[in-house]
Amino acid sequence: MKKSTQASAKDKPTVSTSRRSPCPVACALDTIGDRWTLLIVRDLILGRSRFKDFTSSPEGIPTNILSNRLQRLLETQIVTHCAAADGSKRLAYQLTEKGKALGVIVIAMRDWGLAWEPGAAAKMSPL
Amino acid sequence: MKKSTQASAKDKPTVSTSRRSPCPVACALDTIGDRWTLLIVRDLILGRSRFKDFTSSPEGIPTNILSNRLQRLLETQIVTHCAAADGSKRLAYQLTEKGKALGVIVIAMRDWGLAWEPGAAAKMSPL
DNA sequence: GATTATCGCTTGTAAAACGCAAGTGAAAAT
DNA sequence: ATTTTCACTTGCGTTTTACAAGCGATAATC
Repeated sequence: MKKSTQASAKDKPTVSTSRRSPCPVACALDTIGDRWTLLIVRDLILGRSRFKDFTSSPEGIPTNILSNRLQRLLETQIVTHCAAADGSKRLAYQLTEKGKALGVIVIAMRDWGLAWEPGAAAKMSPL
Repeated sequence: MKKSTQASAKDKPTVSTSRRSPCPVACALDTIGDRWTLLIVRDLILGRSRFKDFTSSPEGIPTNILSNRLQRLLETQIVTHCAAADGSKRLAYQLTEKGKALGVIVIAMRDWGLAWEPGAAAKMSPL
């Protein structure tokens, strides 16, 4: 008993529901404003879909952080689970409509990075 | 002596010069990827220019964080000091070209927030 | 011109988040 | 059947954050 698919009381939310203000920019930053989340979205846009795909990106995200961010992205409905492309039982992730809508932000960041950050390489972003 | 305008050895950099990868998205996130920086940029776009202006924004940024982020923004040449509009001796801040170029990212976040974040209010963003 | 208030920070401290390494159980490959 | 890969979780030390208080310099007020 107590082993249902429902969220139990022990499941502490990984995303705080409180917003700092009603400003849409602040709301967006409350959800995606950290150093890792948009890199996962970038990978998803590039067609990567599995845990190990994200860990093998050049930035080297720690697995506990990745796990936490994927859960947040699920909670905020930016990604959903889906079947793996190779038909295996392992899970994969894909962007929802809400998640795909983040594409313009990622593109804007890519463009700004390319234009203003000296270390940025164009070949890294076939977006 | 030792009291020059140069950076002394004691001035520890508030911005790490190391990039996680050459990806322009990652480079952008290394510079502006946190929960506060783009809110300051938003305020600057809205015409606010002084320390107290930023502290009086509805999100209530802590003053030590604000101080740290302003210094980073100066170091990364996203903002510069300028004379206060009222002619007083107090300093003010303004966006550089590099900083103004962040406008499209802020706009993209506003649009996404408005479209997908329930709590976001349109009136908060006369951008 | 003396006092008071405001401004632009800095410092102290506790709590939270982060980053690294190691471990674990289920699935897949051999 | 054994080994390897995968997708995490756990522990733990370090860093960052948030909240409060303090402080010198400027500006306003009496």
